[in-house]
Amino acid sequence: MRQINIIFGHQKQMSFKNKNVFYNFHLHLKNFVISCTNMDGINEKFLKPYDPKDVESRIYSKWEKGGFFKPEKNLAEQDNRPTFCITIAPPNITGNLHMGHALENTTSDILTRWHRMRGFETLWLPGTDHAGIATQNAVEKNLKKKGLTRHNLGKDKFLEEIWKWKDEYGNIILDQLKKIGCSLDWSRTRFTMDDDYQEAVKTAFLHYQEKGLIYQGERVINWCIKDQTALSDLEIEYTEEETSMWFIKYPLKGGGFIVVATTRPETMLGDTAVAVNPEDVRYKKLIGQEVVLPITERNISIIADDKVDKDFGTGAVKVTPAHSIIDSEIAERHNLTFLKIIDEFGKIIGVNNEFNGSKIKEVREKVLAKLTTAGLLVKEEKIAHNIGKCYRCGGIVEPILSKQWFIKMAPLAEKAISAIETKEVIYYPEKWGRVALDWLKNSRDWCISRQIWWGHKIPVPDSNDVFDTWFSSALWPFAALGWPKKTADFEKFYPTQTITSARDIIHIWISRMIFSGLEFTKQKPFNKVIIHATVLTKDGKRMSKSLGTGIDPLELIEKYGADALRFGLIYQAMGGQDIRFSEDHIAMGKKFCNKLWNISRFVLTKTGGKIRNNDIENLNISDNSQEKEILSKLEKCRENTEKSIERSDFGEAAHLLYDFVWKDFADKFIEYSKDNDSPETKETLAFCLANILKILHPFIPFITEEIWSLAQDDERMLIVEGWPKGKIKK
RNA sequence: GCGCGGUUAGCUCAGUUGGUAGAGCAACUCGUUUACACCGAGAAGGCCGGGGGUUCAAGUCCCUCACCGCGCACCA
Repeated sequence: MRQINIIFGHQKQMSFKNKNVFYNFHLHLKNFVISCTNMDGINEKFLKPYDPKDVESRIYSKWEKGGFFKPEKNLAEQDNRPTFCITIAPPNITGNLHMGHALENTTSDILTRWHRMRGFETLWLPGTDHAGIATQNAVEKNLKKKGLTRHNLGKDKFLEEIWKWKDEYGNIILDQLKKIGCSLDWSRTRFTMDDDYQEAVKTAFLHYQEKGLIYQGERVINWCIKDQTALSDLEIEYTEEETSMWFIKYPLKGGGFIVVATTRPETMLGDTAVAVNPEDVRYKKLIGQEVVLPITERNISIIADDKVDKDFGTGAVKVTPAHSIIDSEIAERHNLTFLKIIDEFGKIIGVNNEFNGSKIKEVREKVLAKLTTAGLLVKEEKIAHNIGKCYRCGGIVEPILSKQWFIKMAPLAEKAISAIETKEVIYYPEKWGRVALDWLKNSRDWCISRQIWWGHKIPVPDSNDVFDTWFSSALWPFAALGWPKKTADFEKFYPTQTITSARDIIHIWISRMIFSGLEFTKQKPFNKVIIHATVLTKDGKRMSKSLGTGIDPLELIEKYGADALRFGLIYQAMGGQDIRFSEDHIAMGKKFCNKLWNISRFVLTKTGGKIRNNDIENLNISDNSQEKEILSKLEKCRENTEKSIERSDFGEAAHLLYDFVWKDFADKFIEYSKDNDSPETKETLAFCLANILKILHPFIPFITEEIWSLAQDDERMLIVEGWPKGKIKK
């Protein structure tokens, strides 16, 4: 039997197999020297460079078939093990994997694998979010290509279309997570619109209602003109644009004027007061007087409210209670009339025939023209101004008076505040806890009703509304485990240990999970919140598919392998600092994998193809030796890696591992071993390699598992090997 | 307006409690018989954003300014 491998290019290497003995020839082209290494006993795969493509899918399906992602099969021989549970941040069913997901889920996978190896009964639960507005918009866009709208179809048919979409595209992102090596228990996959999840949402609402925390009211809310739905405060994104500020004279009834400044002159049609700061000496004597509102000629009064900033504009504010959240609060304090003059389509209503039915912009022009004619327009100034836009469609958001459902936030926020302040829930990095507190301490009541079709129906008669998608997401850690039923999983795994998330959903999701958990289960939903770095482009800009600045993690996997992507990403994510993503680091990850591959090949040629998997106590190593030193460094590396993971400093752990494996082990000890062929040295090489594979496994699971399988007779997979716990006698 | 980051080698970033500035990538010089050229050995590269202060000693602590980025609020 004979096999010849000739590898051209950099390798300049040729191998052949004869009588089950492998020889590895190095052909040096310059001087035609031929060398030979005895590769006796070593698996023939080591004759080739490491090829992730050949390995990754094969290894992943071996893990999956072995059932190792299921907590029941992690380490079957032990009973009463501590549990470790993470519920994934469920990606939207509209999405595709981006670099943020890759980093986030690599982080969770490192934690999951680490705990699994340390003997915890470990569950990382996967799932997806129905993502109300986002999904509805995506499906509508799809229909538009066929010339259809959701209104053509009608509600039932449209919802059918969305379910079809979900079946077709909803799991794409989960499949992509498999390519990264995520060890999620797929048998427990949840969706936020599952039947029993819908029950959980209903239960939550009824609970709030019984407690008197729910109310329906006509209040000023953020309304997306395009999506035709209410939004919560957190669903608005502001962009700075240049606009004008107009200074307008309002005639005083007793003669003279008060000048107000506004960026939205058309809303004066709905003014029901002018407000000034009570301490403002310029206006003190005017408080209580009446002005004749230009154009509509209504009499409105001048009131005092300390929310008015003396130094902004003229210090006198026109109050439009129905179309400004701040004005509505002033109006409530002063019992002012709410005059709704803008409807859900962004058109003027209820004023007079001249303006009714016209768009806001047109009315603005008309109002300004009238004011100019009347000599009431003092001046126009250019200012930078923040315009509120819908976070899903980017459309203009108008504050309008609308009948919606709300949850009282104060009593709920209080619970979350106390959990964060007492460190029952800990944030990594710590600063995000303070950010969460700031919001919780200042949040307004939560508008939970949405006028879209896709979502959980609000369980009251006559309501066509659905819940804010985040209302259901807020229940995720416990509803995904079966709550409100007392399922075995809920009993066993709740409260969970960790949640990993991006910083932009700290308030909209994380804070709401904390108070929901405390409210419904009387327990915090997780101990730790890990806020991972934001992955930016090399220029420090946001990665965005639409801007063309996104980098597809799957392309990087194709090019460098999943382990390289994982290691390179984690290596860059130091202390949660933003990452200016550089592909160089992924290339570094690949080189590191290659180095590990070659280290393994070397060690295995020295040890007859197998490595030891025993406790360090069994090694008989003399004092003050090179062996003693590398073993001590290995021990230190393991300890420090553990500390770094505990602190959620995964980047630091990656640096430690890199330095130990490459500099200490390869450059020093392996070089030393070439001149020292003692049994002691060989034993140490094998021992170090076995432990290196274990410690690296949570970070680069595929290659370590592959090497393990080639170097052990034991069929047992590395994924369920015990984490090394050997101690060196000093 | 309030708050939070960042500013260290050409690039991307480390730098623990103050004690002679580090890595990867790039560039430079050597090196191919014996794991790996996806490698090894070596050298080079820095007023640690500016200014002030504390200290025997400051990249590190304090003050201040500048620039970049982000969050919250305002957005009348």
